[in-house]
Amino acid sequence: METRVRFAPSPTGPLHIGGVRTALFNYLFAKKNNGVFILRVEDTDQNRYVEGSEAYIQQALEWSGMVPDEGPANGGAFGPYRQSERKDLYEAHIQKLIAKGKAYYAFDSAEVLAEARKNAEAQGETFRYGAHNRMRFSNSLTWSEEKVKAALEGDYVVRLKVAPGNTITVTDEIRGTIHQESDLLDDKILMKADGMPTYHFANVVDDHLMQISTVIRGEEWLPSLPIHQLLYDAFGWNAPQFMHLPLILKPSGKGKLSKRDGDKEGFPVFPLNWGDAAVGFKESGFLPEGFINYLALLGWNSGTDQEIFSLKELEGLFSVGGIQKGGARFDYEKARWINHQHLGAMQVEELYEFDLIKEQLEAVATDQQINVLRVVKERMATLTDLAQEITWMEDPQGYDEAIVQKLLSKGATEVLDQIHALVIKQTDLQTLKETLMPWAKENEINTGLMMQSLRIALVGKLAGPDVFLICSILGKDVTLNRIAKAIAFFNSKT
RNA sequence: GGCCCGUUCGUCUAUCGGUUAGGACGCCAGGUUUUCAUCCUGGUAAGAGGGGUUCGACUCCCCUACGGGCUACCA
Repeated sequence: METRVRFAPSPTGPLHIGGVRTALFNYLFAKKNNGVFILRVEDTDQNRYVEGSEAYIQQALEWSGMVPDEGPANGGAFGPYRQSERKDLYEAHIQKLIAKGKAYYAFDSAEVLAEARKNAEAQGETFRYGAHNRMRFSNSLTWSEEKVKAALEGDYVVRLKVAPGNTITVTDEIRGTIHQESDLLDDKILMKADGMPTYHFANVVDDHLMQISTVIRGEEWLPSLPIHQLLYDAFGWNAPQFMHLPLILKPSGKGKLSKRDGDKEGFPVFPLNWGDAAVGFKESGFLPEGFINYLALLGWNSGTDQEIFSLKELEGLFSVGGIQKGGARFDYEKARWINHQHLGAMQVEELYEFDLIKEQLEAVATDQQINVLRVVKERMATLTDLAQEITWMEDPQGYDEAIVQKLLSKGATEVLDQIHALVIKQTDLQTLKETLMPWAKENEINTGLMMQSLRIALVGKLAGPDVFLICSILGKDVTLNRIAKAIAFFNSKT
């Protein structure tokens, strides 16, 4: 059988990285098995629908390198791929279930149900609408045919008729066999009063009609798997394979990763920016492959010591056996390290093509931009680190006082005076090192003193790339100017 | 509360009954770079607890604890 998997998000806002990870595992499983990766938009809740989220999802997948084979954007033989456009299909299928006696109409008002729920809770019990009490409610099981017919003109829902006294057995490819007593299950609502299906119903119908072979989704769906199994059984369909992925947890503390964690700790939780409301990995300077590589390692491992993978490599290596059962804590430091590895494997010329890089290089003369980038490339973990690594392009805003005092006591001013004179005579700053090092040796000037004085003069602090590299990029005029300024400052301190 | 799932270094993980319990991030130390970062080398650190099964359990079973999820006319 052909492998067909789907990623089925709801357009309720930007896609959380947990969703991206689910998409990734679906994508990798499809590629590994020469299968088809489908995007299906589950927009059955009109109240939670957020304009623009579908486009966001599509863009996030494309940026990550996971272009759906079928979906709302590019179509396919099993469309439509938006559930809101499949209402006729759900209507036809719910009629089949009703005709088979596997589902029934219910007319209970929200108030009645809320009341029943409250009473149950007061007795320390969970309210269930099921075999033990369904005959006490307003539905097509308790009402006469005429009454039902009349009521169908108004609001109604359709519920699944769960048979009591059974043990339902389901299989998760990652966790094995799971049993569930049907007595503990709800007569789940399948069709809502607004004519839209609920997740459970739409999901099963669509997965069947779209010939999905393997359902890969988050662990939060595991408790409803028995309901889904019952639906497949009710239709007389074979259920697909199921895999439930472990959740991504907060870096520390309790619970699953949320947007708040990112805001608080200063890291992205979404692939792309969502207006001003959410910060994306892309805009935070991550390479798509670095981002994807980290996500792949959250809940999966290759079984080898290798940790740095390209998307293509992952496609070939992915295995269900490598999927973890327990939740994985999000670790931004490791994500940065992985991105750093991918950055390191890139050519400067490639890196230079990124808009994020170009933006940060705007203040630098065009013919120097790539040289500057080359000098600081290995110091960056993310693309946005560039700005803080090239502050030495600007004149120093001040000098590290403690270092200046120390250098002063060793005669830094005199040394800088002489360096200044040497730089004036220097025609090519590329070879400044070949001038200064021998000079220092001949005149018995401590190399450390020379280097540190020069660095402080140029940058203001003891950090940054090689001093001579800085000089050659800065050029003769700027170098001389900064040295002169530093000498003036040093003199003012004595 | 009920139901379901889970539990190896601080974190991500390897181990599929017999290992000095391995790797990576982080952290610490040393080296390279007369700076910082990178890079290289080394170090630090783990089987939740209690019962079984077995010649032998991190590995299989049970209980407890802890963690997570679900418990909507949301997905």
